[in-house]
Amino acid sequence: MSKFDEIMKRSGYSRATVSRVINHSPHVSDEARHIITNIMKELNYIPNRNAVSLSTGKTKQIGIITSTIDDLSLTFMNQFMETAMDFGFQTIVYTSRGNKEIELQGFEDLRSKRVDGLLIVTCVNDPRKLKMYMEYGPIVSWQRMGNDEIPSVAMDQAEGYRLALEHLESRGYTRIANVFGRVESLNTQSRRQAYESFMKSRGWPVWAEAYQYSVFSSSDGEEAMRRIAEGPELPQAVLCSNDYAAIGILSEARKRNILVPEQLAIVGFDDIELSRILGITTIHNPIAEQSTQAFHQLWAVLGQQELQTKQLTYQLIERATT
Amino acid sequence: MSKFDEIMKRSGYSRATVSRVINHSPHVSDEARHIITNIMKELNYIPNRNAVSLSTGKTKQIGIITSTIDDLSLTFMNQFMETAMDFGFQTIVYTSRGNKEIELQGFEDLRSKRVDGLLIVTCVNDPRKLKMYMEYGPIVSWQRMGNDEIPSVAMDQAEGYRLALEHLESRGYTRIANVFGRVESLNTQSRRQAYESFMKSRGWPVWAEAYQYSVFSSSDGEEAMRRIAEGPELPQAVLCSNDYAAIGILSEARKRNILVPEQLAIVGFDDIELSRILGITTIHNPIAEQSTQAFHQLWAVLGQQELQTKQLTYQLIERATT
DNA sequence: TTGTACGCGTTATCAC
DNA sequence: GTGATAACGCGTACAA
Repeated sequence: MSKFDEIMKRSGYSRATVSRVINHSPHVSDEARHIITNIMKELNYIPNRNAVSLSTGKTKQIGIITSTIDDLSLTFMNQFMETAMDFGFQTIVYTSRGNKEIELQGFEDLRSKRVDGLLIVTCVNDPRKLKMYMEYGPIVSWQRMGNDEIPSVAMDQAEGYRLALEHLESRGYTRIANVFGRVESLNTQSRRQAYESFMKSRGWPVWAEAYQYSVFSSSDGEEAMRRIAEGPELPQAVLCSNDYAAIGILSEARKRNILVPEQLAIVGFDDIELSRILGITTIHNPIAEQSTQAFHQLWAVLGQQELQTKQLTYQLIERATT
Repeated sequence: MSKFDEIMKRSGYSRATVSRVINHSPHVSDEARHIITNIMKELNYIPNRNAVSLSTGKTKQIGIITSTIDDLSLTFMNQFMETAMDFGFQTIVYTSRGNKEIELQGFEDLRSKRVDGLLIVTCVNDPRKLKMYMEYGPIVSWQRMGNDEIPSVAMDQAEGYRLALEHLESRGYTRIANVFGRVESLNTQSRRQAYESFMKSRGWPVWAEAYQYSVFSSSDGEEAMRRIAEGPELPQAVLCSNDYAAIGILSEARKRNILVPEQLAIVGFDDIELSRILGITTIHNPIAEQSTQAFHQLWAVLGQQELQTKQLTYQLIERATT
């Protein structure tokens, strides 16, 4: 006999009344509540979540899809998990490592009702394929998914990139190299476009030969710096895909005795903790705020309650590398 | 009507046979299997996890308790999650941020059968209080819990510390400062003891006045370096609580134009990716391997199957800071 | 305010 | 190999 039944038996009350006390329904007499509550404590009772979930159809769990957990996505995820917890939700992280099958399991878990909703941080499956899962529960993405099939909380990075460009302009740098992330990502497209239209507007040459792609980590940054140093001409400044890349570039530049920022200015992106420590000029990306908005969007469906959203902006953080 | 019932109806087979096909039981005729499988595909059927969990009493979910997610614990957790996934387990992370109530919720979720087992990365509640939860499912810890009430996969860090000390000895450094983590942690105790007995064995002075505690992050490291620099006498070498602290110390030392390692040698601990990039001498800590062993210990109970464990060792990684 | 009766979707134990 | 039937632990219309 389950503890629930034991409570019924000992208290003499029905299943419904016991359930009401458990769920803090107001429609219970003080006496009943008192008696049942006491027995619950005696028995050290705690509801079985699976039974509750089966009955209600809700698990109060949200899945987080990500291909890999780097510090950046971690910032986003941490904030999300905290917000979710404030609303009574636990989170399950699906780290696909770029494996489509594994990633898909997260989506299947939405179908199988293991989770009530999904947050996509980064994903590798085709959005068109993923779209069909939206009928099983709310899905929101950080990464922009294209075509707005799946809603995204990402900001257009062109805006942030322009801040960096204007800053470099004010410093008098015109020969600017770009180090990007994924070639085909929407963010890269935005940034590249921002760079090119900015340069054209100033009448400066667009340095497309110097574009580098797939630079994510500090190691990637080191390698990128090697290519830059071995190129025909050193740029005056480098715009980096993110702060990690900037760290690698800075580190490798120092090894080669290239003075920063005298010979080479460096601008990161995102404004992680380490870039403060290492004194890297960067663009502050309001990641935590985007994360909160991501949960709010899910909550709009799960809690059937709209929450206000505020407009977010990038910000230039001036430090020692420019 | 549920899809399960729909399958029963359309196929003409009973609930039991349908269940057998779903679970790949061998005791089904090829014909039945064929028919039922086809209908399942037609209906795009997927089992409801809550129903399965309620019936079996297992969720195939494991909780991970941690007070905060830094890069180090992330390494451990990532490896654990991957191993768990290989065994068909999902993980739920409980980030307590040092809040005992929140942390306790993870343990309560073991009671309520939301998770089948628990991994403790770091925890703030009293182990004596936590011990009682072991009756609800297997628990294993990374952090040493004292008294071995809850099993731990941690290694004695004294061994690693000695490697660092011997290395410093070979370099001729005898005036050695120590920067520790939590004052009362078993790791700190081990390290302090390793240092003191090593110094005594060599007949060198134990520099206890220079002990610093609660140094975890790079920021903490920066501050620690400030205190060191402003102290009466600069040490020849610093042993750090971890690589992050080492980064902060290195960074701050450079700002103060203290030559590393000529004026000050630095040894980190753990061997994270960044310490390779930044050229920090450190002690390699086989974290991923410990993580795998942690899951294996849980699996010994959950899968009722013992897995072999191998002895793990620390290793000195010599780089530019010594 | 309380109780009855049923539903949630699946597994498990028996028989046959 | 197959099929009733119970069990898992709880929520919830609906009626009283």
